[in-house]
Amino acid sequence: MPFTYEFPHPAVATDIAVFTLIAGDLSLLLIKRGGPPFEGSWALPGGFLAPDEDLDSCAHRELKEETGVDAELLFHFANFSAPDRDPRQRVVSIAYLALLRFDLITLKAGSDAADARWFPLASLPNLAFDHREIVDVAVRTLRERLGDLAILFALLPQSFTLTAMQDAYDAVAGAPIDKRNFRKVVFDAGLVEDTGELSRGRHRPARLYRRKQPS
Amino acid sequence: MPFTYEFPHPAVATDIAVFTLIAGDLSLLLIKRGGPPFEGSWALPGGFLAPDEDLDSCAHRELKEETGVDAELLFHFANFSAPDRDPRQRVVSIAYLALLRFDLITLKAGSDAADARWFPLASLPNLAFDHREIVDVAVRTLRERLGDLAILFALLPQSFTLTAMQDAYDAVAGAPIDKRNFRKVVFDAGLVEDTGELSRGRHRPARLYRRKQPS
DNA sequence: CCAAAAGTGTTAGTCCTACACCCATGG
DNA sequence: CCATGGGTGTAGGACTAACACTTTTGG
Repeated sequence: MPFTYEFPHPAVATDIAVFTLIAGDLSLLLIKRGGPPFEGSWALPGGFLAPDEDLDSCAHRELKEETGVDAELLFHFANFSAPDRDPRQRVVSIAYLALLRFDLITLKAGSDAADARWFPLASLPNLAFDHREIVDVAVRTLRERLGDLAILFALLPQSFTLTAMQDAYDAVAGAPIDKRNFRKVVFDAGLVEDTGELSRGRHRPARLYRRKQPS
Repeated sequence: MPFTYEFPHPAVATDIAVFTLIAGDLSLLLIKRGGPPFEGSWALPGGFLAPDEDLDSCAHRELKEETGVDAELLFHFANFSAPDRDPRQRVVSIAYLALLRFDLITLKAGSDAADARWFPLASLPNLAFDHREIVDVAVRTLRERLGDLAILFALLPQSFTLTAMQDAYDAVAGAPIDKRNFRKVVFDAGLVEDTGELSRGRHRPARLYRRKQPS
């Protein structure tokens, strides 16, 4: 069923940089393209805007189709619109950034995706289209927003140790922060509350905290 | 000449919130719509993305068509994409924010614009489409970015007094800042250099400064 | 000489950053 | 008992915000 317009319209798609934390490494979700162009290359998940949804809904829908979860944190951060960025047709890409817990997810290769995998940020493969540039901007944006420590909760389970929270911070920031300073900021900002539980591990047990809802 | 696609494509347009400073008031450029829908209403300038340009170029081009100048400061700040935001057809709006000196400009009513005017931010008329929301977000974004005082240069002539610069700050912030603190920040940041000239006015002459290019 | 705008420093409080040692547990 | 990670406080420097008077000019 064709759709006809008086002047040329670009296709509009959302592309999503989905980050998670795996074994201490900030990692990115990529799908392997199952068809041309760039067949066999890795690319960001995403897809075209449907007629009855806005861009935020499109990003949520595409992410859910790919991962089965509603992202806790998903926001727009940039547009990519070079006329020749897609060799098939004009596509304007609305880029989103998501953070989520990878352990909640069962990756589903979508219709046009041959495979889906997490890659540590430090060892990404070559990417299709201009997706490498999108990722670079996404990482920069993510680090800028790290001033708000609350974004870390998207990477953490319901209850967590402060060391786990700091490990998340270090992984996102790409550099370690001082332990006492980190704890002071978290407590002074009233971000967490003590669950009363303790973790059990090989060493001294740690207090478990949960996110404190801002009242 | 019709353009046909296999699935529906939205139209993509840039809308631009152009701010300037007039008699100490932060003011916004609006055009009066010359055709339906919202005929006779005021709206943001902007227009559709052309096939051979990216979104930044589109915003620059539309702004130049409307004002005759290249904006010193023009950047994307949000997208607006509710499916029914334009009653005629699906239009995704890529919103840009510009600052410029109104005295450099001769407003040109474009093809579909019946009129073009500056409105003080405090007394805007009702706006077409969702443009009121776009303006609200634009103002919020502008104030957030005011941490970088360099954006004020877009509102100032080549050489200016520090009082003029502070008046620009106060107008954008919507609240006055302490004079001594403002001057200290400007000097400590090395933003300006003394021209050696003095202003002449009704009262004590003031030193004239110019923007110091970051080296 | 008067009205109006230009110009100028200090202080208290807060925030940021660097820094080192003892504790509790499992093995 | 030892290896490992958990947990705690302080001090110096930087930055922020509040605050008032003198100077210069035109009229």
